[in-house]
Amino acid sequence: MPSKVSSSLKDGHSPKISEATVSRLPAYYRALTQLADAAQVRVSSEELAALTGVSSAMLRKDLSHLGSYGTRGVGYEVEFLRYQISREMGLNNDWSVVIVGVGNLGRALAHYGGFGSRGFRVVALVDADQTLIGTKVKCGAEGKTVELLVHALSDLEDVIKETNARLGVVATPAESAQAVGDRLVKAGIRSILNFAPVHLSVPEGVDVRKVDLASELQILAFHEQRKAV
Amino acid sequence: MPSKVSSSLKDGHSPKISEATVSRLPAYYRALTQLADAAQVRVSSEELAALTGVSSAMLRKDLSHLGSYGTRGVGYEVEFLRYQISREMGLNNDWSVVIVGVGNLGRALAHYGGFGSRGFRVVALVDADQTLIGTKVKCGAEGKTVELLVHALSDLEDVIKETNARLGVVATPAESAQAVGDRLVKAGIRSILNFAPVHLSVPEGVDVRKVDLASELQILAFHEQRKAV
DNA sequence: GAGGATTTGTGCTTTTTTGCACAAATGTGT
DNA sequence: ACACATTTGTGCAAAAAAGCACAAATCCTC
Repeated sequence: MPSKVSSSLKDGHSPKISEATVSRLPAYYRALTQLADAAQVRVSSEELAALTGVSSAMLRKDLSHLGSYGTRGVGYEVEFLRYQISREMGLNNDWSVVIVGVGNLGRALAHYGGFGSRGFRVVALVDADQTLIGTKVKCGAEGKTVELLVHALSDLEDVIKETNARLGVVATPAESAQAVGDRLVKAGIRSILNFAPVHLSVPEGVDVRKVDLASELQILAFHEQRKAV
Repeated sequence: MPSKVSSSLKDGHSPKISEATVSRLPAYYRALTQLADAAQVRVSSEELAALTGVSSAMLRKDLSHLGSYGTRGVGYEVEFLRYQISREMGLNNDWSVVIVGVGNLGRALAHYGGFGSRGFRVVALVDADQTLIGTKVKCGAEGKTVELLVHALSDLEDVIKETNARLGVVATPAESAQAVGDRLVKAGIRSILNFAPVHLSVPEGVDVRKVDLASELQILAFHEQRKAV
Protein backbone atom coordinates (compact mmCIF):
# COMPACT_ATOMS: atom_id res chain seq x y z
CA MET A 1 0.00 0.00 0.00
CA PRO A 2 1.54 3.33 -1.01
CA SER A 3 1.45 5.17 2.29
CA LYS A 4 3.01 8.14 0.64
CA VAL A 5 1.89 8.99 -2.83
CA SER A 6 5.17 8.23 -4.48
CA SER A 7 6.02 10.14 -7.61
CA SER A 8 3.58 13.04 -7.76
CA LEU A 9 5.08 15.41 -5.24
CA LYS A 10 2.61 18.13 -5.90
CA ASP A 11 -0.84 16.68 -6.21
CA GLY A 12 -3.09 17.83 -8.97
CA HIS A 13 -0.49 17.91 -11.68
CA SER A 14 -1.89 18.41 -15.16
CA PRO A 15 0.89 17.48 -17.55
CA LYS A 16 -1.40 16.73 -20.44
CA ILE A 17 -3.10 13.37 -20.38
CA SER A 18 -3.53 12.23 -23.95
CA GLU A 19 -7.00 12.16 -25.43
CA ALA A 20 -6.74 8.44 -26.06
CA THR A 21 -6.00 7.87 -22.40
CA VAL A 22 -8.84 10.07 -21.23
CA SER A 23 -11.26 8.14 -23.39
CA ARG A 24 -10.31 4.94 -21.63
CA LEU A 25 -10.41 6.19 -18.06
CA PRO A 26 -14.17 5.78 -17.72
CA ALA A 27 -13.86 2.09 -18.57
CA TYR A 28 -11.17 1.62 -15.96
CA TYR A 29 -13.26 3.47 -13.45
CA ARG A 30 -16.27 1.28 -14.09
CA ALA A 31 -14.30 -1.94 -13.87
CA LEU A 32 -12.78 -0.78 -10.61
CA THR A 33 -16.23 0.04 -9.24
CA GLN A 34 -17.34 -3.43 -10.19
CA LEU A 35 -14.34 -4.96 -8.41
CA ALA A 36 -14.92 -2.80 -5.37
CA ASP A 37 -18.54 -3.94 -5.23
CA ALA A 38 -17.26 -7.49 -5.26
CA ALA A 39 -15.03 -6.55 -2.32
CA GLN A 40 -11.83 -7.24 -4.22
CA VAL A 41 -8.95 -5.37 -2.63
CA ARG A 42 -6.16 -5.58 -5.18
CA VAL A 43 -5.99 -5.94 -8.92
CA SER A 44 -3.15 -6.45 -11.38
CA SER A 45 -2.79 -4.55 -14.61
CA GLU A 46 -3.33 -7.83 -16.42
CA GLU A 47 -6.67 -8.46 -14.72
CA LEU A 48 -7.95 -4.92 -15.08
CA ALA A 49 -6.86 -4.86 -18.70
CA ALA A 50 -8.81 -8.04 -19.40
CA LEU A 51 -11.90 -6.53 -17.83
CA THR A 52 -11.69 -3.45 -19.99
CA GLY A 53 -10.46 -4.96 -23.24
CA VAL A 54 -7.10 -3.24 -23.52
CA SER A 55 -3.56 -4.57 -23.30
CA SER A 56 -1.94 -4.58 -19.89
CA ALA A 57 0.92 -2.45 -21.16
CA MET A 58 -1.44 0.20 -22.40
CA LEU A 59 -3.35 0.14 -19.15
CA ARG A 60 -0.18 0.65 -17.15
CA LYS A 61 0.94 3.49 -19.36
CA ASP A 62 -2.46 5.14 -19.11
CA LEU A 63 -2.44 4.91 -15.33
CA SER A 64 1.14 6.10 -15.12
CA HIS A 65 0.00 9.40 -16.57
CA LEU A 66 -2.16 9.99 -13.52
CA GLY A 67 0.61 9.18 -11.10
CA SER A 68 2.41 6.19 -9.72
CA TYR A 69 -0.45 4.54 -7.93
CA GLY A 70 0.55 0.90 -8.17
CA THR A 71 3.00 -1.23 -6.26
CA ARG A 72 5.50 -3.30 -8.20
CA GLY A 73 5.20 -6.98 -7.63
CA VAL A 74 1.74 -6.46 -6.17
CA GLY A 75 -0.63 -4.48 -8.32
CA TYR A 76 -3.10 -1.70 -7.63
CA GLU A 77 -5.34 -1.13 -4.64
CA VAL A 78 -8.84 -1.16 -6.07
CA GLU A 79 -10.38 1.53 -3.87
CA PHE A 80 -7.36 3.78 -3.96
CA LEU A 81 -6.99 3.67 -7.73
CA ARG A 82 -10.69 4.13 -8.19
CA TYR A 83 -10.60 7.23 -6.05
CA GLN A 84 -7.64 8.65 -7.93
CA ILE A 85 -9.35 8.21 -11.26
CA SER A 86 -12.60 9.70 -10.02
CA ARG A 87 -10.71 12.67 -8.65
CA GLU A 88 -8.75 13.15 -11.85
CA MET A 89 -11.95 13.01 -13.89
CA GLY A 90 -13.84 15.31 -11.60
CA LEU A 91 -16.47 12.78 -10.61
CA ASN A 92 -16.39 14.02 -7.05
CA ASN A 93 -18.08 17.28 -7.84
CA ASP A 94 -21.49 16.53 -9.18
CA TRP A 95 -22.37 17.73 -12.60
CA SER A 96 -25.68 19.20 -13.55
CA VAL A 97 -26.99 18.17 -16.92
CA VAL A 98 -29.65 19.79 -19.04
CA ILE A 99 -31.28 17.64 -21.69
CA VAL A 100 -32.75 19.40 -24.70
CA GLY A 101 -35.20 17.28 -26.62
CA VAL A 102 -37.53 15.00 -24.71
CA GLY A 103 -38.43 12.56 -27.45
CA ASN A 104 -37.88 8.85 -27.16
CA LEU A 105 -34.15 9.22 -26.86
CA GLY A 106 -34.25 12.17 -24.49
CA ARG A 107 -36.59 10.30 -22.22
CA ALA A 108 -34.45 7.19 -22.32
CA LEU A 109 -31.45 9.31 -21.40
CA ALA A 110 -33.30 10.97 -18.55
CA HIS A 111 -34.24 7.57 -17.28
CA TYR A 112 -30.80 6.11 -17.76
CA GLY A 113 -29.24 4.93 -14.54
CA GLY A 114 -25.65 5.49 -15.60
CA PHE A 115 -26.25 9.22 -15.59
CA GLY A 116 -27.75 9.48 -12.16
CA SER A 117 -24.99 7.49 -10.55
CA ARG A 118 -21.41 8.71 -10.64
CA GLY A 119 -21.68 12.41 -10.27
CA PHE A 120 -24.18 13.30 -12.96
CA ARG A 121 -27.61 14.63 -12.31
CA VAL A 122 -30.21 15.60 -14.83
CA VAL A 123 -31.52 18.89 -13.52
CA ALA A 124 -33.59 20.12 -16.40
CA LEU A 125 -35.55 18.98 -19.42
CA VAL A 126 -36.33 21.28 -22.30
CA ASP A 127 -38.34 20.78 -25.46
CA ALA A 128 -39.95 22.82 -28.20
CA ASP A 129 -43.06 20.68 -28.47
CA GLN A 130 -46.02 22.50 -26.92
CA THR A 131 -47.73 19.23 -26.08
CA LEU A 132 -44.75 18.16 -23.97
CA ILE A 133 -44.06 21.42 -22.17
CA GLY A 134 -45.42 21.33 -18.67
CA THR A 135 -45.64 17.55 -18.51
CA LYS A 136 -43.59 15.64 -15.99
CA VAL A 137 -41.00 13.04 -16.87
CA LYS A 138 -39.42 10.52 -14.56
CA CYS A 139 -35.69 10.96 -14.22
CA GLY A 140 -33.06 8.63 -12.86
CA ALA A 141 -33.06 4.88 -12.45
CA GLU A 142 -34.78 2.78 -9.81
CA GLY A 143 -34.14 3.88 -6.29
CA LYS A 144 -33.77 7.55 -6.94
CA THR A 145 -36.37 8.68 -9.41
CA VAL A 146 -37.36 12.31 -9.55
CA GLU A 147 -40.07 13.87 -11.65
CA LEU A 148 -38.93 16.80 -13.73
CA LEU A 149 -41.06 19.36 -15.48
CA VAL A 150 -40.43 19.84 -19.18
CA HIS A 151 -39.60 23.48 -19.83
CA ALA A 152 -40.17 25.46 -22.99
CA LEU A 153 -37.24 25.83 -25.33
CA SER A 154 -37.72 29.57 -25.16
CA ASP A 155 -36.84 29.44 -21.47
CA LEU A 156 -33.58 27.59 -22.11
CA GLU A 157 -31.31 30.38 -20.92
CA ASP A 158 -33.26 30.94 -17.71
CA VAL A 159 -33.40 27.25 -16.96
CA ILE A 160 -29.65 26.93 -17.36
CA LYS A 161 -29.01 29.92 -15.16
CA GLU A 162 -31.35 28.71 -12.43
CA THR A 163 -30.15 25.13 -12.38
CA ASN A 164 -26.51 25.99 -12.88
CA ALA A 165 -26.22 23.29 -15.50
CA ARG A 166 -22.76 22.90 -16.96
CA LEU A 167 -23.30 20.00 -19.32
CA GLY A 168 -25.78 20.07 -22.18
CA VAL A 169 -27.25 17.10 -23.99
CA VAL A 170 -28.73 17.66 -27.42
CA ALA A 171 -31.32 15.03 -28.24
CA THR A 172 -33.30 16.98 -30.79
CA PRO A 173 -33.93 16.24 -34.45
CA ALA A 174 -31.06 17.10 -36.77
CA GLU A 175 -32.79 20.24 -38.06
CA SER A 176 -32.87 22.03 -34.73
CA ALA A 177 -29.60 20.76 -33.29
CA GLN A 178 -27.36 23.59 -34.46
CA ALA A 179 -29.74 26.26 -33.23
CA VAL A 180 -30.00 24.56 -29.86
CA GLY A 181 -26.24 24.20 -29.71
CA ASP A 182 -25.80 27.90 -30.40
CA ARG A 183 -28.16 28.80 -27.62
CA LEU A 184 -26.51 26.41 -25.17
CA VAL A 185 -23.19 28.06 -25.91
CA LYS A 186 -24.64 31.52 -25.57
CA ALA A 187 -26.09 30.49 -22.22
CA GLY A 188 -22.62 29.57 -21.02
CA ILE A 189 -22.54 25.81 -21.64
CA ARG A 190 -19.10 24.74 -22.79
CA SER A 191 -19.50 20.96 -22.89
CA ILE A 192 -22.09 19.36 -25.11
CA LEU A 193 -23.06 15.78 -25.77
CA ASN A 194 -24.72 15.64 -29.15
CA PHE A 195 -27.02 12.82 -30.19
CA ALA A 196 -28.38 14.57 -33.25
CA PRO A 197 -26.99 13.24 -36.50
CA VAL A 198 -25.26 16.44 -37.57
CA HIS A 199 -21.94 18.08 -36.93
CA LEU A 200 -22.33 20.79 -34.34
CA SER A 201 -20.27 23.84 -35.11
CA VAL A 202 -19.17 25.64 -31.95
CA PRO A 203 -16.68 28.36 -31.03
CA GLU A 204 -13.27 27.52 -29.68
CA GLY A 205 -13.25 26.51 -26.06
CA VAL A 206 -16.46 24.54 -26.34
CA ASP A 207 -16.27 20.76 -26.41
CA VAL A 208 -18.69 18.64 -28.33
CA ARG A 209 -18.82 14.89 -28.21
CA LYS A 210 -21.03 13.20 -30.74
CA VAL A 211 -22.87 9.94 -30.27
CA ASP A 212 -24.34 8.74 -33.50
CA LEU A 213 -26.30 5.53 -33.46
CA ALA A 214 -26.71 5.24 -37.20
CA SER A 215 -23.01 5.83 -37.81
CA GLU A 216 -22.08 3.04 -35.46
CA LEU A 217 -24.31 0.62 -37.30
CA GLN A 218 -22.89 1.77 -40.61
CA ILE A 219 -19.37 1.13 -39.44
CA LEU A 220 -20.37 -2.33 -38.31
CA ALA A 221 -22.05 -2.97 -41.63
CA PHE A 222 -18.91 -1.95 -43.44
CA HIS A 223 -16.83 -4.52 -41.63
CA GLU A 224 -19.56 -7.13 -41.82
CA GLN A 225 -19.65 -6.72 -45.56
CA ARG A 226 -15.91 -7.23 -45.82
CA LYS A 227 -16.12 -10.44 -43.84
CA ALA A 228 -18.51 -11.99 -46.31
CA VAL A 229 -16.09 -11.70 -49.24
CA MET B 1 -18.32 14.84 -64.69
CA PRO B 2 -16.15 11.72 -64.67
CA SER B 3 -17.74 9.76 -67.49
CA LYS B 4 -15.21 7.04 -67.02
CA VAL B 5 -14.29 6.09 -63.47
CA SER B 6 -10.73 7.19 -63.71
CA SER B 7 -8.21 5.45 -61.51
CA SER B 8 -9.95 2.36 -60.18
CA LEU B 9 -9.70 0.06 -63.18
CA LYS B 10 -11.22 -2.88 -61.42
CA ASP B 11 -14.15 -1.79 -59.31
CA GLY B 12 -14.56 -3.13 -55.83
CA HIS B 13 -10.94 -2.90 -54.80
CA SER B 14 -10.36 -3.45 -51.09
CA PRO B 15 -6.86 -2.17 -50.40
CA LYS B 16 -7.41 -1.56 -46.71
CA ILE B 17 -9.28 1.58 -45.81
CA SER B 18 -7.95 2.78 -42.50
CA GLU B 19 -10.17 2.53 -39.46
CA ALA B 20 -10.01 6.28 -38.93
CA THR B 21 -11.31 6.81 -42.44
CA VAL B 22 -14.12 4.28 -42.05
CA SER B 23 -15.28 6.01 -38.90
CA ARG B 24 -15.70 9.25 -40.84
CA LEU B 25 -17.47 7.88 -43.91
CA PRO B 26 -20.91 7.88 -42.25
CA ALA B 27 -20.60 11.60 -41.58
CA TYR B 28 -19.67 12.29 -45.19
CA TYR B 29 -22.55 10.15 -46.33
CA ARG B 30 -24.99 12.03 -44.20
CA ALA B 31 -23.78 15.42 -45.28
CA LEU B 32 -24.01 14.35 -48.91
CA THR B 33 -27.55 13.13 -48.35
CA GLN B 34 -28.39 16.49 -46.89
CA LEU B 35 -26.88 18.27 -49.89
CA ALA B 36 -28.70 15.98 -52.27
CA ASP B 37 -31.97 16.74 -50.53
CA ALA B 38 -31.23 20.40 -51.05
CA ALA B 39 -30.73 19.63 -54.75
CA GLN B 40 -27.10 20.71 -54.71
CA VAL B 41 -25.25 19.11 -57.59
CA ARG B 42 -21.60 19.71 -56.83
CA VAL B 43 -19.59 20.15 -53.66
CA SER B 44 -15.99 21.04 -52.96
CA SER B 45 -13.84 19.27 -50.42
CA GLU B 46 -13.74 22.51 -48.49
CA GLU B 47 -17.50 22.74 -48.24
CA LEU B 48 -18.06 19.09 -47.38
CA ALA B 49 -15.29 19.26 -44.82
CA ALA B 50 -16.94 22.22 -43.12
CA LEU B 51 -20.22 20.35 -42.96
CA THR B 52 -18.62 17.38 -41.26
CA GLY B 53 -16.09 19.09 -39.06
CA VAL B 54 -12.89 17.76 -40.60
CA SER B 55 -10.12 19.46 -42.55
CA SER B 56 -10.46 19.54 -46.30
CA ALA B 57 -7.14 17.76 -46.72
CA MET B 58 -8.27 14.91 -44.53
CA LEU B 59 -11.53 14.67 -46.38
CA ARG B 60 -9.78 14.45 -49.72
CA LYS B 61 -7.40 11.81 -48.48
CA ASP B 62 -10.26 9.81 -47.02
CA LEU B 63 -12.18 9.93 -50.25
CA SER B 64 -9.10 9.12 -52.29
CA HIS B 65 -8.99 5.75 -50.57
CA LEU B 66 -12.31 4.85 -52.10
CA GLY B 67 -11.26 5.88 -55.58
CA SER B 68 -10.75 8.99 -57.58
CA TYR B 69 -14.27 10.28 -57.64
CA GLY B 70 -13.69 14.00 -57.82
CA THR B 71 -12.79 16.32 -60.65
CA ARG B 72 -9.86 18.68 -60.23
CA GLY B 73 -10.77 22.29 -60.48
CA VAL B 74 -14.44 21.39 -59.97
CA GLY B 75 -15.18 19.26 -56.95
CA TYR B 76 -17.35 16.21 -56.37
CA GLU B 77 -20.72 15.33 -57.81
CA VAL B 78 -22.99 15.02 -54.81
CA GLU B 79 -25.13 12.13 -55.99
CA PHE B 80 -22.27 10.21 -57.52
CA LEU B 81 -20.06 10.46 -54.46
CA ARG B 82 -22.94 9.62 -52.19
CA TYR B 83 -23.62 6.49 -54.17
CA GLN B 84 -19.98 5.45 -54.10
CA ILE B 85 -19.80 5.79 -50.34
CA SER B 86 -23.04 3.95 -49.81
CA ARG B 87 -21.83 1.13 -52.02
CA GLU B 88 -18.48 0.95 -50.27
CA MET B 89 -20.18 0.81 -46.90
CA GLY B 90 -22.72 -1.74 -47.97
CA LEU B 91 -25.74 0.48 -47.43
CA ASN B 92 -27.34 -0.86 -50.58
CA ASN B 93 -28.04 -4.26 -49.15
CA ASP B 94 -30.36 -3.82 -46.25
CA TRP B 95 -29.25 -5.00 -42.90
CA SER B 96 -31.44 -6.81 -40.46
CA VAL B 97 -30.99 -5.82 -36.84
CA VAL B 98 -32.04 -7.67 -33.73
CA ILE B 99 -32.33 -5.63 -30.54
CA VAL B 100 -31.89 -7.45 -27.26
CA GLY B 101 -33.25 -5.56 -24.29
CA VAL B 102 -36.46 -3.60 -24.71
CA GLY B 103 -36.11 -1.19 -21.81
CA ASN B 104 -36.19 2.55 -22.25
CA LEU B 105 -33.10 2.58 -24.37
CA GLY B 106 -34.04 -0.43 -26.47
CA ARG B 107 -37.42 1.11 -27.21
CA ALA B 108 -35.84 4.42 -28.11
CA LEU B 109 -33.51 2.62 -30.48
CA ALA B 110 -36.34 0.68 -32.06
CA HIS B 111 -38.15 3.92 -32.59
CA TYR B 112 -35.12 5.75 -33.86
CA GLY B 113 -35.52 7.00 -37.38
CA GLY B 114 -31.85 6.87 -38.27
CA PHE B 115 -31.96 3.11 -38.10
CA GLY B 116 -34.94 2.57 -40.31
CA SER B 117 -33.62 4.78 -43.03
CA ARG B 118 -30.37 4.01 -44.79
CA GLY B 119 -30.39 0.29 -45.08
CA PHE B 120 -31.09 -0.78 -41.54
CA ARG B 121 -34.23 -2.50 -40.42
CA VAL B 122 -35.07 -3.67 -36.95
CA VAL B 123 -36.51 -7.12 -37.54
CA ALA B 124 -36.70 -8.50 -34.04
CA LEU B 125 -36.99 -7.48 -30.41
CA VAL B 126 -35.97 -9.78 -27.58
CA ASP B 127 -36.17 -9.41 -23.84
CA ALA B 128 -35.93 -11.54 -20.73
CA ASP B 129 -38.70 -9.74 -18.86
CA GLN B 130 -41.82 -11.92 -18.78
CA THR B 131 -44.05 -8.88 -18.54
CA LEU B 132 -42.67 -7.54 -21.83
CA ILE B 133 -42.64 -10.75 -23.82
CA GLY B 134 -45.57 -10.92 -26.18
CA THR B 135 -46.23 -7.21 -26.09
CA LYS B 136 -45.97 -5.13 -29.22
CA VAL B 137 -43.58 -2.25 -29.67
CA LYS B 138 -43.64 0.36 -32.39
CA CYS B 139 -40.58 0.32 -34.59
CA GLY B 140 -39.27 2.89 -37.04
CA ALA B 141 -39.86 6.60 -37.27
CA GLU B 142 -42.90 8.43 -38.58
CA GLY B 143 -44.03 7.33 -41.95
CA LYS B 144 -42.97 3.73 -41.73
CA THR B 145 -43.82 2.38 -38.33
CA VAL B 146 -44.21 -1.33 -37.82
CA GLU B 147 -45.29 -3.10 -34.69
CA LEU B 148 -42.98 -5.86 -33.57
CA LEU B 149 -43.65 -8.59 -31.06
CA VAL B 150 -41.20 -8.88 -28.19
CA HIS B 151 -39.78 -12.39 -28.15
CA ALA B 152 -38.46 -14.33 -25.20
CA LEU B 153 -34.73 -14.31 -24.65
CA SER B 154 -34.83 -18.09 -24.67
CA ASP B 155 -35.94 -17.97 -28.30
CA LEU B 156 -33.03 -15.76 -29.33
CA GLU B 157 -31.36 -18.32 -31.59
CA ASP B 158 -34.59 -19.19 -33.40
CA VAL B 159 -35.49 -15.53 -33.86
CA ILE B 160 -32.11 -14.80 -35.39
CA LYS B 161 -32.34 -17.77 -37.71
CA GLU B 162 -35.85 -16.91 -38.85
CA THR B 163 -35.25 -13.23 -39.39
CA ASN B 164 -31.77 -13.65 -40.83
CA ALA B 165 -30.50 -10.87 -38.61
CA ARG B 166 -26.84 -10.07 -39.08
CA LEU B 167 -26.41 -7.17 -36.67
CA GLY B 168 -27.09 -7.43 -32.97
CA VAL B 169 -27.77 -4.58 -30.58
CA VAL B 170 -27.25 -5.22 -26.88
CA ALA B 171 -29.36 -2.85 -24.79
CA THR B 172 -29.57 -4.93 -21.65
CA PRO B 173 -28.35 -4.16 -18.14
CA ALA B 174 -24.63 -4.65 -17.60
CA GLU B 175 -25.13 -7.90 -15.72
CA SER B 176 -26.68 -9.80 -18.60
CA ALA B 177 -24.75 -8.23 -21.46
CA GLN B 178 -21.93 -10.75 -21.66
CA ALA B 179 -24.31 -13.71 -21.60
CA VAL B 180 -26.40 -12.13 -24.33
CA GLY B 181 -23.29 -11.39 -26.34
CA ASP B 182 -22.16 -14.99 -26.09
CA ARG B 183 -25.50 -16.23 -27.33
CA LEU B 184 -25.56 -13.74 -30.20
CA VAL B 185 -22.17 -15.00 -31.29
CA LYS B 186 -23.21 -18.61 -30.96
CA ALA B 187 -26.24 -17.85 -33.09
CA GLY B 188 -23.97 -16.56 -35.85
CA ILE B 189 -23.98 -12.80 -35.24
CA ARG B 190 -20.58 -11.33 -35.95
CA SER B 191 -21.27 -7.63 -35.53
CA ILE B 192 -22.55 -6.25 -32.27
CA LEU B 193 -23.43 -2.78 -31.10
CA ASN B 194 -23.16 -2.72 -27.34
CA PHE B 195 -24.93 -0.15 -25.19
CA ALA B 196 -24.37 -1.96 -21.94
CA PRO B 197 -21.69 -0.39 -19.77
CA VAL B 198 -19.33 -3.36 -19.81
CA HIS B 199 -16.63 -4.64 -22.10
CA LEU B 200 -17.98 -7.45 -24.21
CA SER B 201 -15.50 -10.22 -24.67
CA VAL B 202 -15.94 -11.98 -28.01
CA PRO B 203 -13.96 -14.45 -30.12
CA GLU B 204 -11.80 -13.26 -32.98
CA GLY B 205 -13.71 -12.37 -36.10
CA VAL B 206 -16.55 -10.77 -34.18
CA ASP B 207 -16.76 -6.98 -34.12
CA VAL B 208 -18.10 -5.08 -31.18
CA ARG B 209 -18.66 -1.36 -31.09
CA LYS B 210 -19.48 0.14 -27.75
CA VAL B 211 -21.62 3.17 -27.12
CA ASP B 212 -21.41 4.30 -23.56
CA LEU B 213 -23.45 7.29 -22.54
CA ALA B 214 -21.96 7.63 -19.07
CA SER B 215 -18.42 7.46 -20.43
CA GLU B 216 -19.11 10.27 -22.85
CA LEU B 217 -20.34 12.49 -20.06
CA GLN B 218 -17.34 11.60 -17.95
CA ILE B 219 -14.98 12.56 -20.73
CA LEU B 220 -16.78 15.87 -21.09
CA ALA B 221 -16.61 16.41 -17.35
CA PHE B 222 -12.89 15.78 -17.42
CA HIS B 223 -12.30 18.50 -19.95
CA GLU B 224 -14.82 20.82 -18.34
CA GLN B 225 -12.97 20.51 -15.07
CA ARG B 226 -9.70 21.42 -16.73
CA LYS B 227 -11.22 24.53 -18.22
CA ALA B 228 -12.18 25.89 -14.83
CA VAL B 229 -8.59 25.89 -13.53
C1' DG C 1 18.56 -11.57 5.10
C1' DA C 2 19.45 -13.32 0.58
C1' DG C 3 17.53 -15.17 -3.58
C1' DG C 4 13.69 -15.87 -6.54
C1' DA C 5 9.12 -14.74 -8.24
C1' DT C 6 5.99 -10.96 -9.47
C1' DT C 7 4.39 -6.94 -11.39
C1' DT C 8 4.79 -2.04 -12.18
C1' DG C 9 6.73 1.90 -14.73
C1' DT C 10 8.98 3.43 -18.80
C1' DG C 11 12.44 4.11 -22.69
C1' DC C 12 12.39 2.85 -27.35
C1' DT C 13 10.38 1.15 -31.67
C1' DT C 14 6.71 0.59 -34.78
C1' DT C 15 2.38 1.78 -36.57
C1' DT C 16 -1.35 4.82 -37.32
C1' DT C 17 -3.22 9.23 -38.01
C1' DT C 18 -3.02 13.96 -39.13
C1' DG C 19 -1.27 18.00 -41.49
C1' DC C 20 1.22 20.52 -45.21
C1' DA C 21 2.30 21.81 -49.64
C1' DC C 22 2.33 21.38 -54.30
C1' DA C 23 2.07 19.09 -58.83
C1' DA C 24 -1.51 17.43 -61.89
C1' DA C 25 -5.77 18.01 -63.98
C1' DT C 26 -9.77 20.48 -65.24
C1' DG C 27 -12.52 24.58 -66.63
C1' DT C 28 -12.70 29.57 -68.27
C1' DG C 29 -12.03 33.60 -70.76
C1' DT C 30 -10.05 36.03 -74.34
C1' DA D 1 -5.04 28.06 -78.60
C1' DC D 2 -2.99 29.76 -74.57
C1' DA D 3 -2.53 31.71 -70.05
C1' DC D 4 -4.94 31.68 -65.63
C1' DA D 5 -7.82 30.39 -61.81
C1' DT D 6 -9.55 26.55 -59.31
C1' DT D 7 -9.59 22.24 -56.83
C1' DT D 8 -8.32 17.48 -56.45
C1' DG D 9 -4.97 13.80 -55.34
C1' DT D 10 -0.82 12.64 -53.03
C1' DG D 11 4.20 12.43 -51.46
C1' DC D 12 6.39 13.67 -47.43
C1' DA D 13 6.83 15.33 -42.68
C1' DA D 14 5.07 15.63 -38.08
C1' DA D 15 2.45 14.08 -34.34
C1' DA D 16 -0.14 10.75 -31.80
C1' DA D 17 -1.01 6.20 -30.37
C1' DA D 18 0.12 1.47 -29.58
C1' DG D 19 3.25 -2.27 -28.65
C1' DC D 20 7.58 -4.38 -26.80
C1' DA D 21 10.85 -5.48 -23.60
C1' DC D 22 13.19 -4.93 -19.56
C1' DA D 23 15.02 -2.57 -15.44
C1' DA D 24 13.33 -1.21 -10.91
C1' DA D 25 10.75 -2.16 -6.98
C1' DT D 26 8.24 -5.06 -4.02
C1' DC D 27 6.85 -9.39 -1.70
C1' DC D 28 7.58 -14.14 -0.24
C1' DT D 29 10.19 -18.17 1.19
C1' DC D 30 13.61 -20.46 3.35
